[in-house]
Amino acid sequence: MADDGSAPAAPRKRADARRNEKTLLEAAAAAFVTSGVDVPVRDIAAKAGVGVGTIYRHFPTRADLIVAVYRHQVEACAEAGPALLAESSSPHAALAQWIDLFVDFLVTKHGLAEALQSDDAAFQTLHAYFLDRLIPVCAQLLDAAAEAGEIIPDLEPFELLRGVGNLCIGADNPRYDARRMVGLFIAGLRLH
Amino acid sequence: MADDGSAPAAPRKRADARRNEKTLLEAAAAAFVTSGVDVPVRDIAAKAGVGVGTIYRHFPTRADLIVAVYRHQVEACAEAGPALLAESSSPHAALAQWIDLFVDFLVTKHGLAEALQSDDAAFQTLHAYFLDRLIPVCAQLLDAAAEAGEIIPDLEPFELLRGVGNLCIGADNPRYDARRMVGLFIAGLRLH
DNA sequence: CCAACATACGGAACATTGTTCCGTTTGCCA
DNA sequence: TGGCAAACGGAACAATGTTCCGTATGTTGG
Repeated sequence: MADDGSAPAAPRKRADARRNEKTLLEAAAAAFVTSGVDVPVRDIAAKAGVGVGTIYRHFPTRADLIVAVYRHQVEACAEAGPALLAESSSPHAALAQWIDLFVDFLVTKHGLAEALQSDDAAFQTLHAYFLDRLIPVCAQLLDAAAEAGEIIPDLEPFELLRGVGNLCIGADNPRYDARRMVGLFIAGLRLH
Repeated sequence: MADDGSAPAAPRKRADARRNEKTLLEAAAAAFVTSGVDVPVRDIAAKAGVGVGTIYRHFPTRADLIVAVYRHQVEACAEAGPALLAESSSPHAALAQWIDLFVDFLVTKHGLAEALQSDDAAFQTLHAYFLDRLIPVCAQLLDAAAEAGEIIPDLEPFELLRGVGNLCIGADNPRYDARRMVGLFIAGLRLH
């Protein structure tokens, strides 16, 4: 398909650059698991055996690195939306199940929920990616449930995602059951 | 051990120390308003016209300073609990109104909601104070509503406060209505 | 009122972490 | 293989929290 249409025709990176990018991704993924997404840049660099400059060259902001590491899982979550809507008994059930997927994803990534709503400029990309990818899906589920008269109308997908994301913060505290809180929140959407 | 009783018998601080503590409190309160509770220590010191050492001497951690600044308001919120319970038409209404007070307090303090659930050791004191002061009040309201059969049983006050606090994060974003989200959350507590 | 001492102060110095920049190395292609 | 652009490494710089100690000052006994 040519590839040199509107795309800037990526001139194929050098072999060492490609290798380092992969190494970095793996090192970052491992570091995120053990130390959360706030792990110091130097630690990731050390684990990957590269200099910090190399990280910044490949991933200008922390958000770029986080997005790269979790892209697959976010895509999977996004794609599950329409499927759930088709399978489930009711739009509200589909919405609840989809939110469950989202929550399961968030609570297993130490520090991600916090980063998701940080207003730090470095997380701009993270915001943009999650929102671009998930808002349309969320909107579809929300619209379906609203049209079926199962939930309140006029709830913005952005607000729902943000609220759910917020509720997932601190999910590693054994005294705080984020999944349950989100469940209550979703229950509050119902019309009585 | 003498030490005269259980009270440590404060030996009355020096005049300049008392003066600085007051100045610091005022400077911090002003700085919190304009730059949030994460304002750099140096900025507070500069605004108060003292050295950073003086801040650390009076308020060893940022949490101590935050608690000192907001103590009155937290007390007022705590004391409003029983009053609301006595006045309101139903325990659930009282709970909702009390939560509204709490939310109003939180959303007007830039960065406080975030700080409230940070697991940073420096915020230990903040956690402890809010929890010690508000959990009993919340528990009373929760118990009353549960006994009246208005809400689900077995909800820990800690979880409710944490959930509400979480929902208040990012309340300065015009696209996110924290009050409304909390309202939905509280609605989700009801038995149907 | 003065001297002496404990208290409190100021801010330099150090630690941590993010970010930039440039001299050096290395892959790639002619 | 020679040369050049790409990529690298890590020193250097910036922002902030935190500690420490020489200095200044309030307080008190005489």
